[in-house]
Amino acid sequence: MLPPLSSLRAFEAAARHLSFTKAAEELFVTQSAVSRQIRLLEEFLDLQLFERKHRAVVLTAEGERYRRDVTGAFSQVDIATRRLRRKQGREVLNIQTYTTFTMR
Amino acid sequence: MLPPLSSLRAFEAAARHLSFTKAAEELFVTQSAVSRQIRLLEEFLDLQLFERKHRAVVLTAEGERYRRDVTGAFSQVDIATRRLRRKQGREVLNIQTYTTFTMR
DNA sequence: TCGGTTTACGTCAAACGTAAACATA
DNA sequence: TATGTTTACGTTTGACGTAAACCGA
Repeated sequence: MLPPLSSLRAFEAAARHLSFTKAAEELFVTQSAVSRQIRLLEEFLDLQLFERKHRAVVLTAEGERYRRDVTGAFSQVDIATRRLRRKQGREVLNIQTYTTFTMR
Repeated sequence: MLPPLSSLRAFEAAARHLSFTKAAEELFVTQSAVSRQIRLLEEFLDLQLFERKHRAVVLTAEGERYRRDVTGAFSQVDIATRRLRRKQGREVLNIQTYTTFTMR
């Protein structure tokens, strides 16, 4: 009984920020995308996770509980992945080429 | 540092079954799809999760560790979702209509 | 009006299925 | 040969961005 996983990710970020806009920035998508992902999750669960206030969203009681569980699960995956991952996120991009080409 | 989530799901199922074919059946996709999802995850992690044997796959040591963590995380989401979900997976589809229409 | 969320619509890429290739008991 | 995995290729569809609408302080 797993929900759409991408919507779960949007929810987790939005619940942390209590803002779709901030969540969108974190996820490098538009706030529109976050809005739809969360609506999708709410439809899947058939309940509201957020109350929409004016210029703000707040978690419902059910949303708050779900957030705790989801954040825990994601954190577990995150830790396991960091521990395992061999390809450390390099900041540097190495480019090899011929000097003749480089000179142009 | 989260991996592609859909590939994580394929991995979890394949690790449980120790078979891409069985995992595919569980996920209602083709075994080809599972194969590619797992390759994607292995590329993301830059390590092998399975050793490919003839007509079988076995988890590497790293794969085994990862499986435990991932299964735990998924299980946590699963439980939280079941607990919360209002729309219980009904087997029955209720259709309302006017009797005049029904009679046709 | 202003700042955040929602929605309509067209686009794109990730994920898919089919089918063929591959590998080994 | 038979069974499970991999790969090539074309297609589908879920997720997206843009932009407009909406909504209440």
